[in-house]
Amino acid sequence: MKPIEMGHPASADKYQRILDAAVEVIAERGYFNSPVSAIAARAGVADGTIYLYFKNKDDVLRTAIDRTFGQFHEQVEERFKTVTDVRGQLEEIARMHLESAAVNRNMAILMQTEMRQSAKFIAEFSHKHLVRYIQVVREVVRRGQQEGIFRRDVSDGVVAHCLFGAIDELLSSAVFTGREYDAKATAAQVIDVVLNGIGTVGSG
Amino acid sequence: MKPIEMGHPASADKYQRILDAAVEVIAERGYFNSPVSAIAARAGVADGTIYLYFKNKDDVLRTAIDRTFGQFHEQVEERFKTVTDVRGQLEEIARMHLESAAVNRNMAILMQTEMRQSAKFIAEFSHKHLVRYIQVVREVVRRGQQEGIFRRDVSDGVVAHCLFGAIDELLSSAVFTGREYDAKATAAQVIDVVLNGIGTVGSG
Amino acid sequence: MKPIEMGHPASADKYQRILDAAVEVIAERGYFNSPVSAIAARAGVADGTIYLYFKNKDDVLRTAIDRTFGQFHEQVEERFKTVTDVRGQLEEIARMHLESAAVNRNMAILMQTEMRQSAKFIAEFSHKHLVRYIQVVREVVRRGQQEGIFRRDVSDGVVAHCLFGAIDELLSSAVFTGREYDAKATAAQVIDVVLNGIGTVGSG
Amino acid sequence: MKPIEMGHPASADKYQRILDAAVEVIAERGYFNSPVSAIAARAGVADGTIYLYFKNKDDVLRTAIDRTFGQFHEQVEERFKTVTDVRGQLEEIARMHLESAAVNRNMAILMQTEMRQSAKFIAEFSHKHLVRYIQVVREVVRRGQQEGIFRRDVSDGVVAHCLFGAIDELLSSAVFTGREYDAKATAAQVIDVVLNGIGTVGSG
DNA sequence: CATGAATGAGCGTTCATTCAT
DNA sequence: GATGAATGAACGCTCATTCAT
Repeated sequence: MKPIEMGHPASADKYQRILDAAVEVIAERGYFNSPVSAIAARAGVADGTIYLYFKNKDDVLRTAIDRTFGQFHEQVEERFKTVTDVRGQLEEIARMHLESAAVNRNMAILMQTEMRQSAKFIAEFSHKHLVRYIQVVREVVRRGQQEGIFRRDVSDGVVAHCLFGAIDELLSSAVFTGREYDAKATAAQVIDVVLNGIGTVGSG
Repeated sequence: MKPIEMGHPASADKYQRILDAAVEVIAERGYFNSPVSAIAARAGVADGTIYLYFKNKDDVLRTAIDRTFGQFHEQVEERFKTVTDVRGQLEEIARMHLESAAVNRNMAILMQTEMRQSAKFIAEFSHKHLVRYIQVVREVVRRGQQEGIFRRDVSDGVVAHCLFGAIDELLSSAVFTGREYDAKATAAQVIDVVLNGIGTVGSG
Repeated sequence: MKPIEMGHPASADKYQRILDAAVEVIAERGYFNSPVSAIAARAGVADGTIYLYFKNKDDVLRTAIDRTFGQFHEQVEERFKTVTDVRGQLEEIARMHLESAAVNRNMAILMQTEMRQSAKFIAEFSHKHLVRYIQVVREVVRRGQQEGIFRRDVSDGVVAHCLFGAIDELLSSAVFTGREYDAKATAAQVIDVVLNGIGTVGSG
Repeated sequence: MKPIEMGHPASADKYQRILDAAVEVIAERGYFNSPVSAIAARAGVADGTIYLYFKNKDDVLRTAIDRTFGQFHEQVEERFKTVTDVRGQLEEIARMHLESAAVNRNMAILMQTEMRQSAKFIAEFSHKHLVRYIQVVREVVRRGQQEGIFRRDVSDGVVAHCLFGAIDELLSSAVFTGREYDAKATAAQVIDVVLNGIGTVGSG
C-alpha cells in the first residue's frame, strides 16, 4: 500500500511481519494449532489487522509458501543462465534446495509438514508447486538423456522423483534432527549417488 | 491378522473398527477436519465409546500408524529370513513399502499427510518410526559395503535416506495423482537407479 | 428426541426452553442484538446445546415464528368449523389475532419488530406467513361479496390488507405502550369500523 | 430542498450524501448487514468522515428517519392550510403518505423494516414519530365527530389506528412485492372503505 | 461396557470506532 | 476538515471430551 518503504521501525511493513510471524508460529505448532491470534501476537499487530492484508488465514500460509517457491524458481532460472551442463544444473538445484532450507529453517519445516497436509486448500496449491519443481528436474534429465550423458532405459519422471525424493528426505532428516549440513557438499553427494550409483563396478 | 487381543478381550472388534474408521475418515478429510463423531459414526459406535478404547483423538491416529509400522517391520523381518543378499533385501524393502501402500491406500495417504503434522507431532512420534525404517536400510547398506558390493566412499546414512526418499516420493506422487503401479517393477527401478546410477559409463 | 416427556424439572424439554428463551431475549433486545450466548443463558443451557436442537441462530427464530403461525392457523381452521357466517369469521380472526398477542406478548413484540426486518432470511419466511394470513381474510371477504353482504366495488385484496393493517396497528400500539385490551371488544370495534364505516348516514 | 445548512456550512453536501447513501445501502441490505464502511463507500467519503457528521451508526439512521418525518409533517401542515374539510384532510394525509413512499422507495423500505427494530430502538425513537402521525389523524377524526360527520360511538384513537394501519399495510404490501400504485386513487379507496364501510346497506 | 446429550473453551472473522497523519 | 489503517471486543459456531444413565 505504501510504495516507498521508509524503515519506520514500528509501523514498517506489517505485511512482511505477518508473513514472517505466520511461518514462525506455524513451523512451531502446525497450521491447525496456530490460531490467527497467535500469529497476530507474534507479528505485534491486532488480530483484525491480519485481515487488512490477507483474505483469511489460508491466504497467509498460501502467500508465504508461494513467495518462497517463487524466489526459489527465480534463483534456479538465474543460475541456469550460467550453469548449462546437465550435471551442473542438477547439482545446482540440489544445492539451492538444501541451501534455502538452511537459510530459512522455519520455512523448511513448514514445507516438510504443512505442505503435505491433506486439507483441501493446502493440498491443491502445494501440489502445483511440487509438480513445477519436478518438471524442471525432469527436463534437465531428459536433456541429459538426449545428449547421451544419462541412460535412456529409465523414465525421466522416475529419475526426477528419485532425485527430488532423495534431496527432500535428506533435508527432512536434517530439519527434524536439527543437524547442520554443508549444502554444496551434500548436494554433490546426492548427485553422485544418483548419477553413479552405489554399486561397485559390475554389481548392476 | 486376528491375534487374540490383549486388554480388550471381548471387544477387539470395536477396537479394530474404530482404527479402521479413523484411517478411512482421516484419509478422506484430514485429521483436523475429522471430528471424533465422524470416526465414531463410521465405526458404528457412539462418540463416547472411542474414549473407552483410546485416550483421546490423537491416540487413535497414533495407534493406527504404530500398528501399520509394526506390521511392516514384522513383514520385513520375516522376509529377511529367506532373502539374505543385500541387493535382494533392498529390493524386498522397496517392494513391501510400495506394496503395503497399494494394499491399504488410505493408510498410505495418512502416512504421506497426517504423519507429517506439526513439528511437535512428527518430532515426537512419527520420526521414531522413520528412523527405525532408515536404520534397517542403513544396516543393509553397511553390510553391502563390508561385503564390497557397495561403494565405501559414500555414507551409509546418506544412501539410506536417498533410498527411502526416492521410494517415498514415487509413492507420494502415485498417491496424490491416484496412479496405479506395479510394486515389484517399481521397486526394481528404484533399486536399479540407486545401485547403478543414471549416468552412462564414464559420465561420473 | 425423547418421545415421552417425563416432566423432569431440570432436563425437561430443552427444545421448548430454548425457543421460549429466544422469544424472550429477542423481544427484549432484537434479533441482531441477541447473541446466541444470551439465549442459551436465558434457557439455562450451554451455548453449544442450542446447536443440538437447531441448525443455527436463524433456525431458532424461524422455528419460533413458524410454530406461532402454525398454531394460529390451526385455531382459525378449528374455529371456522363452527363459525361460518362471514361477519362472524372476520370477528373471530381479529379476536384470535389480538388474543394470541395478549397471551404471548413477547411473541407479539417479535412479530411487530423482527418480522419486518429486511434481513434476507427473515424477510423470506415472514412474507410467506403474512401472505397466507391475508389470503384467508381475502377469501372470507370474497365470499361475503358473493353472498351480497359486502360491497363488490372494492377489491377483496384491498379490504383484506385494510383489515389486517387495522388490527395489526391497534395491536402494535397496545404492545408498545404496554396497554391492556379486551381482545373480543377490540375485535368487534375494528370489524364494526371496517364493515359499517365511520361516516354518519349520507356522508359517503 | 437545499436549505442553508446550519452547523455544517461548508459540507452540507457530504452530510446529505452520507444520509442518502445510508438510506440506499440500508434499504438494500438491512441495518445490521450494512457496515459503516459500505455507507461511506456509497457516499464517496472515508469511513472516519461519517463520525465527523454523526455521533455513530445509529445516529445516521435516526437522522435520516427524523428528517423524512419532519418533511412529511411540514407537507401535511402546509396542505392543511388549503384543505380544511375532514374528509379531504384524511384523503390528503393518506395520499401524501403513499406518495412520499412512492417518491422515495428506499426510505419507504426503511420505514417498513429498519424502523421497527428491537423493542428498545422502536420504543424510544420510532414510536415518537408514529405517535405524532396518529395524533394528527386523531384530531381530524375528532373534529369530524364534533361536526357530526363521523360516528361518535367509536373512539377517535381506534379509528386513527385503523386508518394508519390500513394505509401502512397497503403500502407495506406494495413495497414488498414491488408493485406500483396510484397514490391518489389508493388513498381514495382506503378512505372510502373506512368512511363508508364495506357492508351493503343493512348489513351492520 | 456403551451410550449420546451436554458442555464450554476456543476458533476464524467482522466491523464500529478511534486517531495519527 | 478528511483520511483510512489499526484496533480489539464480540460474534456464530464447532467439537474434543465427560458423565449420568
